[in-house]
Amino acid sequence: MKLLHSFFENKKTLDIAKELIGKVLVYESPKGIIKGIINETEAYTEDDESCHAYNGKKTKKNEIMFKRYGHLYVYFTYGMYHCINIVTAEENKGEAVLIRSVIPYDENSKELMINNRFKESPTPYALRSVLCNGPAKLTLAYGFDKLFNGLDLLDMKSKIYLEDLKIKPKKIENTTRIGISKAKDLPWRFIGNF
DNA sequence: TACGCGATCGTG
DNA sequence: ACGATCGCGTAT
Repeated sequence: MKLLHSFFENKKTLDIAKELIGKVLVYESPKGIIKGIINETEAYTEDDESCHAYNGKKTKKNEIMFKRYGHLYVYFTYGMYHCINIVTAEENKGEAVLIRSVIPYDENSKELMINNRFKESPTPYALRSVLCNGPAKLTLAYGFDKLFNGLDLLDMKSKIYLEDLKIKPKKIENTTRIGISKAKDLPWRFIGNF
């Protein structure tokens, strides 16, 4: 079943980050349905120095973070890549969960992800590399870009949504977050073993 | 208007 | 371990 408002309501961002492990991110793309099991997330909260919305600072880049939970926040980074977050707090709070990795749910999803990532002839390295085990890789695999920024996954007619298919990780580890320079010590990264 | 940097990735 | 690559935010 689809995740609805009740999944987010009255929950802490940290708990949402943990509970998203094992949930399925679904995109009904023009070429077919892409599903991936979320297996790595990171939490970013309003009082966290490494959060784009730290100190409640709202800019054109991060304004979507201040929307109500369930919105998709897509940001551009390193001059080349996009990454996706799911907004987790009430309006004007500025918290989100970065989706860092998914596992293709089925062969059809895998096929579509390969097409999205390797339009040109793939190099040997690309073929060896895993399809969607990184925040920018999975965003490419789904075909998301800045045009998807601000979509509401809780809108009934949204083509992107979260689903609970009762997939439970064997274990969830938590570690410090990756690629940040501030608040490095917070163990706010969650990794599911399936 | 100028400049430094980044919630990354692929190659060597 | 390093270079690619460019929009954004902060400083001038």
